[in-house]
Amino acid sequence: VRHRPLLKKSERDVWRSFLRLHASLTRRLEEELRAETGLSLSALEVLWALITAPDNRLRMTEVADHLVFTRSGVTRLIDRLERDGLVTRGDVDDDLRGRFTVLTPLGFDRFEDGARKHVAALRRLFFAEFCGNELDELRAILDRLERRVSPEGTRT
Amino acid sequence: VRHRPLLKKSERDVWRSFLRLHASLTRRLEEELRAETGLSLSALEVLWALITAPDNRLRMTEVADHLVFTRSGVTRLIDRLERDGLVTRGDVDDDLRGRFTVLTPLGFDRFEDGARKHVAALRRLFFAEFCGNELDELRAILDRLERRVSPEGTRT
DNA sequence: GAAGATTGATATTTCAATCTTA
DNA sequence: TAAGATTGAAATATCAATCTTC
Repeated sequence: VRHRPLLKKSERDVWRSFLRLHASLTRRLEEELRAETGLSLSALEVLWALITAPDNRLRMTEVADHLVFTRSGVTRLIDRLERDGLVTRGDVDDDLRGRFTVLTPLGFDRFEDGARKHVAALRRLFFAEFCGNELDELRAILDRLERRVSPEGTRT
Repeated sequence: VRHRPLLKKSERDVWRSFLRLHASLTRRLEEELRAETGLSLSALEVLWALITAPDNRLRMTEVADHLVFTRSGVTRLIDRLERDGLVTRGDVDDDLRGRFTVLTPLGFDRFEDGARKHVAALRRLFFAEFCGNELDELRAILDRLERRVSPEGTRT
């Protein structure tokens, strides 16, 4: 049987390019980072969130807001980081329901190392290819699309 | 502790926008498609590959080439589609190692329905936001980046 | 009752064997 | 020995409870 196409070929191509690029890019970056430092991209994202946070500490909810993740995913991600000694958990003073996560010295070192390598790969695979004002063009498009998809505030 | 940034803020922003956009877009599309038809985006991709294939049939390897997936992921994805009656498997005539997958009538109907809804959502969330020659700008950027990340041929 | 966080069950991905045929 | 496909085990993601405190 056949099917009457619903998108123009050129539209389909752009959409598939977008999906493919994201897939191969994150796969490459994840592979390289894992091989060189043992960290996953998600782990690096958490560590980055902690590095930029006051006192290098965040509540679970805040960590979640920095990520692309679901709530429960965060709990388990932090579990792994804690098991590996990169972060520690503690109770929040004025809210007994809350827990926070702090970076350990080891976590800081691993982040510095991982971030350097990750950024190098990112420059090589992503930023190096832009010329002229393409980066700005892309920024404009991404911003507009993002507002469309997540109208309110799906945080950082 | 603090950390000396390795990327300019503007660069970080573009990269994070790209990741966030992909995450929210695929999440929204997947949710809507699942709610309305019970299909996953991956399932729809397989069905699309079969629709466009001669005789609506493909070998496992060929299915894999159409997807963003790993080999073993394909086996299990097809398992689920077969369980739901959307495809069937059979032996390849001239190569006893090979297996092929064919679309069933039910699979065709579910694809038509799913594709219509998926494309509507895609237009609304993605294509609707482009103006002027932005789609072409994006295409140019994506193509160049893709060639950089997957130099040889990581297929369609 | 709602918010913050965790847990158990389940679905999906990924990796390294495995098994059969080329 | 390599190609095609599957399988088992382990890692990770997702969903619906659950438990505690607000």
